[in-house]
Amino acid sequence: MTPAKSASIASIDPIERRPLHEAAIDRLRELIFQGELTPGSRLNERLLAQRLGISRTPLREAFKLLAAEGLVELLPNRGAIVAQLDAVRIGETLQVMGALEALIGELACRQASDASIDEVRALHFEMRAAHARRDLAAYFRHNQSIHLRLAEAAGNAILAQTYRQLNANVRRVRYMANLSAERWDAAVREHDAILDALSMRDGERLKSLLSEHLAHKTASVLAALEPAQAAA
Amino acid sequence: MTPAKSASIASIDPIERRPLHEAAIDRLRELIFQGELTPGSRLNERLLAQRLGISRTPLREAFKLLAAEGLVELLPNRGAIVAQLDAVRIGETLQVMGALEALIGELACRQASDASIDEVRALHFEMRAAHARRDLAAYFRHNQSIHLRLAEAAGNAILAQTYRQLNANVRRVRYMANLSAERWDAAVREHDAILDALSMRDGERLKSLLSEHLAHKTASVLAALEPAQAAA
DNA sequence: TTTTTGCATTTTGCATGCAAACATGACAGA
DNA sequence: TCTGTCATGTTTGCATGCAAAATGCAAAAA
Repeated sequence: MTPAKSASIASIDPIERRPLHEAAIDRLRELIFQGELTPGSRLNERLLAQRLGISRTPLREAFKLLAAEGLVELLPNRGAIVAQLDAVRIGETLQVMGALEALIGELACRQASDASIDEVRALHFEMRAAHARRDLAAYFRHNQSIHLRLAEAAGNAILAQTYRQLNANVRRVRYMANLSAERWDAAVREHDAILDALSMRDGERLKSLLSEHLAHKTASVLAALEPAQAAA
Repeated sequence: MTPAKSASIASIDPIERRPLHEAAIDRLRELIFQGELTPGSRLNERLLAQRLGISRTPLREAFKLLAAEGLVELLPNRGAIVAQLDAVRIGETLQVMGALEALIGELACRQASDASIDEVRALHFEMRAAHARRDLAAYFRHNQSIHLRLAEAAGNAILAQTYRQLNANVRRVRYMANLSAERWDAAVREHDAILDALSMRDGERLKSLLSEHLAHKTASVLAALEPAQAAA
């Protein structure tokens, strides 16, 4: 193994060979996030399988896994529907995420590598750029990335995975659409403080900043959800 | 609808009709907990399906769901095996459970109904009875029930579900087998204090008691795991 | 009119079949 | 003796078929 060869080997990605049910999950998840599959809409097996170009078997596996994630609801003998956005459920989810963020803040400050903090910083400035451009979609994306990276930076894989899964349920709520300019600016300032605390590895401060940030987010999310509930 | 008729209709339970994949999950979970399916052992589809008296299709669905729970590992194109008990993974899981227990303690004291606290109390004394009899298996069972009931008493369904799922991974470690008598007695005293704090609805104290209790449990679990890791 | 019943159609849940991937082991060549 | 190749049987991944359940609707009964 010459240095040249091992270098080239290292750069080779394994040939992708994903199971169909995983591909189906990714596609469905994306469709649900994008809102192309709306809450409550029925997921006809035959039709969807045909559209995705797969058979019903891997699609049914995808349904069941998405149900475990909370994105889909299974009605016995009556198929699957896109899970409803229930305010109580989402509120509970945010509360659990709060508990996890407390741990994330603590661990990230204690254990994150400088490199991963730098990565969060980079994302932070991308987010600020999006904010400066008033690009809501890009802001939201980078904002999500920051929180997920932070979860990963804590160095606890189970923590990151649990956080990610809960977050997926909240992410469906498009709470940013009617966010006031003031609230948006305030959120950015909160993020400045969060990055600062992380940079200084001040766990206690990061913890309380994240808690406060989440409280505001919870208010926005539930506000975006209540009228929908009332209308339904 | 006469009163007599609606009363008789109301008393009728729906006929139970569970999907086969769910039944399979329950059976496999039980087999994994009981240790009849040991970590790393291969799960042959054809064979297991035959034993369970079902076809491969629902069994494969069960595998994938158990994999999402962390009890089973899927090797692409090479089938499923019972997930290994990895000390790092279990340690991370316990750490996340700690974060959740903090929230559980707080919420349970604030929101639990008196009835659910009474139920925890009842389980507590059943556990003490098992301890008095030195009945390890019964003690373990009641101990598990207490923690799960406490999680439910918090009144947050997502919290309880997340906690339950993480707990399932830890529960596989049979850490009680070589628990010293002193440690066992100490654990019972900790539980006395936990029940007391819950009864008085002292959230802060419950939180710190649960944290301390979990720290000891973590030590026991990891101690039970390390030699196994070294031997392997 | 309103409710109930029966029937045709659709859809799900599960079993089974088939091709591709993998495991095993014998054998040839170094 | 060791390494690599190939043949063979096994196992998985997916597609498809079939029976049971659910749905929709029209006709009959209240």
